[in-house]
Amino acid sequence: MSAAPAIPISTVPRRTRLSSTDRRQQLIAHAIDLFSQRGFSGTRTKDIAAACGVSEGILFRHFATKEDLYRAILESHVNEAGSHEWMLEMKRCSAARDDAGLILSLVTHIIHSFRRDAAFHRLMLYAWLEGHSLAGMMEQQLGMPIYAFLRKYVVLRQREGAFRAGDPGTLVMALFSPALQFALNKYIFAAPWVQAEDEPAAADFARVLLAGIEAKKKKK
Amino acid sequence: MSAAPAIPISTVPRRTRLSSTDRRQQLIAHAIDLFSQRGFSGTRTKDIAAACGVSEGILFRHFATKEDLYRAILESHVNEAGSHEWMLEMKRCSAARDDAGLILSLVTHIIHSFRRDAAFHRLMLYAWLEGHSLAGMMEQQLGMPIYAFLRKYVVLRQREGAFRAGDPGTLVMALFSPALQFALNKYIFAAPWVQAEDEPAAADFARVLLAGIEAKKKKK
DNA sequence: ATTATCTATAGATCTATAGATAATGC
DNA sequence: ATTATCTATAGATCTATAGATAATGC
Repeated sequence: MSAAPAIPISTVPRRTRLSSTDRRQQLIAHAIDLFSQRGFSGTRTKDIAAACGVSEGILFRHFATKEDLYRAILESHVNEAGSHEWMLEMKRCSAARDDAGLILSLVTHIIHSFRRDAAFHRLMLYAWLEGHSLAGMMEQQLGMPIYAFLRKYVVLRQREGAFRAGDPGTLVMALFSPALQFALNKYIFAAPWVQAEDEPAAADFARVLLAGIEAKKKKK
Repeated sequence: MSAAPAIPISTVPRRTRLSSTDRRQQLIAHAIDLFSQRGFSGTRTKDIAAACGVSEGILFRHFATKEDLYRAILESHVNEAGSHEWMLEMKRCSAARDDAGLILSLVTHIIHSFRRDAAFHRLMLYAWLEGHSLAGMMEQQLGMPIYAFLRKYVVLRQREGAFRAGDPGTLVMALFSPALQFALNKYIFAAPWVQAEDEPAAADFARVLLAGIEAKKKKK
């Protein structure tokens, strides 16, 4: 530890004593930041504590183990998905057979989700790679309902003759992957060659995908 | 080179005394396996040595540091990209204005690349996330030429009136992302909901993307 | 009185090195 | 004679805990 001055300098920030819940939230917030950057095994509890300006002891008072802290992060995001109204919007489009609206909604929300909370998505990517069980659970609870809904819609529209033939699951993947890839490259990997703004890119994707998935028509 | 290591990756610890180059290759092979599963900071030099059935001292005799071993892996893959003939194939399609062939080639080779060498792609994903400088270099040397080529072709075909309007970079992303997403989910994350076989999926993607990117025509 | 916090440290890794030993090639 | 290998260990973390201290609320 760096030399501690015998006489505390007045500008030295005093250790504010937060309430238990406030400190806990602060620890989680900084843990998300660090875990998302370096993964679970690449992040040190010391660094998380330091980011909050407290000793490691404090961290372990709130979370018995490092693993517990990690779990707390994932669990804190399982419920507040915020995908509810998005789902409603897509269901409205579905009922109205508004293919263009549905696809644009899908594409737009994927990109927006990454823009809004890049750190969490980055953390989830790590959790996936590292094989954390809660990553699968998260996928199950958030991703699967949307996937299932889209798949059902594709099957329906195929029966109605509006969408081209092909494996529904594969077509759904074609629908969401450009936006996902765009968001990953732009917000997670910060790829320098991704220059496009979100809205124009979303519009481009939606146009291509709509034209691509529509059954061929002779009219017009 | 990625395929069929000359030295068997068997977990049986054999005390055979290998030549320096053989042992080095074996260490790299097992390091790929372990780094790809757990990332750089999640992998222990002890485990890599154990996988080869030797002591840690041996590992550090071949590679001065753990970081050096990691670099050796990435460097060993930079040159033997194997993307050369793929590039030639796409250029042939390009010259013949064979849009369907070009897109199918793109989609097929992406999926094939992941199927053939999932471990390395997994390792690269980790390297990207962990911010390893060589990941960017690899991207520069392998990904960028293909991206640049496709972008140029899209611009050309837009001028010729064959492809729809839109940001070329965005359209290129639309072209390669479904296959990439498919391969990632199937071969890296082993997502249970990805059921489709490679060839049918590639064909579905190619059809959708071709129809999606073609300029609208009134004829036919 | 309660409890958030710090300091100090135990115990367990983990990377890396030094020196001894044994297998190989000439 | 050369060199691949092992054993043993240094030195540096890293997670987690124990006990002392200080700020808060009643």
